[in-house]
Amino acid sequence: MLQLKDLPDKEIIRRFAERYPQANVDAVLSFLKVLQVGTDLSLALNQYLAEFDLLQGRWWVLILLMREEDKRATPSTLAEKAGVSRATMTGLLDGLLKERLISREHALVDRRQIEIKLTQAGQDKLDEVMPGYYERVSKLMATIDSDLNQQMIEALTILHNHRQLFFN
Amino acid sequence: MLQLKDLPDKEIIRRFAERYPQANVDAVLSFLKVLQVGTDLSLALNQYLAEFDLLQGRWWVLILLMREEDKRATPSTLAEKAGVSRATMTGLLDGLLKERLISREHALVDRRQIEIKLTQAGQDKLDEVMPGYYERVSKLMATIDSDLNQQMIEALTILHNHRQLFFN
DNA sequence: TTGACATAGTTAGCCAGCTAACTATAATGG
DNA sequence: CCATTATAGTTAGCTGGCTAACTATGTCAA
Repeated sequence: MLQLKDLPDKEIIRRFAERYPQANVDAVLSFLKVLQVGTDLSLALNQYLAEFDLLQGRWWVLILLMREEDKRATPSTLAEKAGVSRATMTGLLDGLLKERLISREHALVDRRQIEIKLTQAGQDKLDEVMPGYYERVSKLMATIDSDLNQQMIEALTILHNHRQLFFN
Repeated sequence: MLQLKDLPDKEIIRRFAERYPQANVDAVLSFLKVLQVGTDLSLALNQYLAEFDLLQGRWWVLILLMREEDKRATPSTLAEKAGVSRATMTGLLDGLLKERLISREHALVDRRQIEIKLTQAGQDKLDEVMPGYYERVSKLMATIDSDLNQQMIEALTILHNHRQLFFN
């Protein structure tokens, strides 16, 4: 994902709109802004997680496991919830296993399945990472007042729900 | 970047907040929403560009070149504006050169520099891609009313400007 | 003028995504 | 009951990011 350090200003978009009359200046600006800020925050998050030898993928797996009552899940459901392929999940779990943050066991009911479980070391890792993560998120989001925040969420939710408009 | 198909609901975050009192439910929800929608739109854009054998990186280089009066730039400035390393830019330019969408010439003034120029084929490619891109962006953004759009941009701009709050 | 430092671009090698192809196991319907 | 189809997980090989190390050229100050 690009960082888009140099977003076009209205003037540049207007120049493009002369050649491409389909261009709507405000629409393009907001679209690019969403992409830009998404990348910003994603990079910032990765940078924080890297201090703990984690990246978004492996960190999110730990969180998904911690959400479960019994701290267990199968690779397939984890892949589905994280939005990555099962192949990628295999790789993420390999990494987590190497650091003993999770364990792998054959499931009893269905012998095709593997049960992934958050280990104590995995829980300890989260206990290290999460407080600083929540602090940073709180500090960052406190720069927007509560009403504006609600409106932003509303707008983003609408975009999320209509994202398939891009695929026609 | 993760797709975060399964965002936590307020109940889950509240459970986490019992263990991690730093957690602010609304802050976490907005933060993740920005990440999620950024990824959504990025994936959707890539999917559209892939129809034209482009991806965000190479597409953005073509746009940056088209913005220039003389359709020229050096790899360094392109890397800076696109927010990628110079090494990555070398790779992107290699790809574009192979399809003859740009040309490379040694600069006259400074013999370390290379001048990259948008070719006619490159301009033709943009003329193919951009109308559909602008149409899709317009259609998508039209789902948010204008006031809400302004508020979203305002909020995102504040977040962008404070992103370094994540690095302490 | 020349030694030290800075800058432009490339190369090599790493990493985390992906798809496609594979094995093993389970479910199902004729 | 067994042939077909579906599902779980892994492997191999591709891609586009990255950093670090390198070459070539330029700049500047003693």
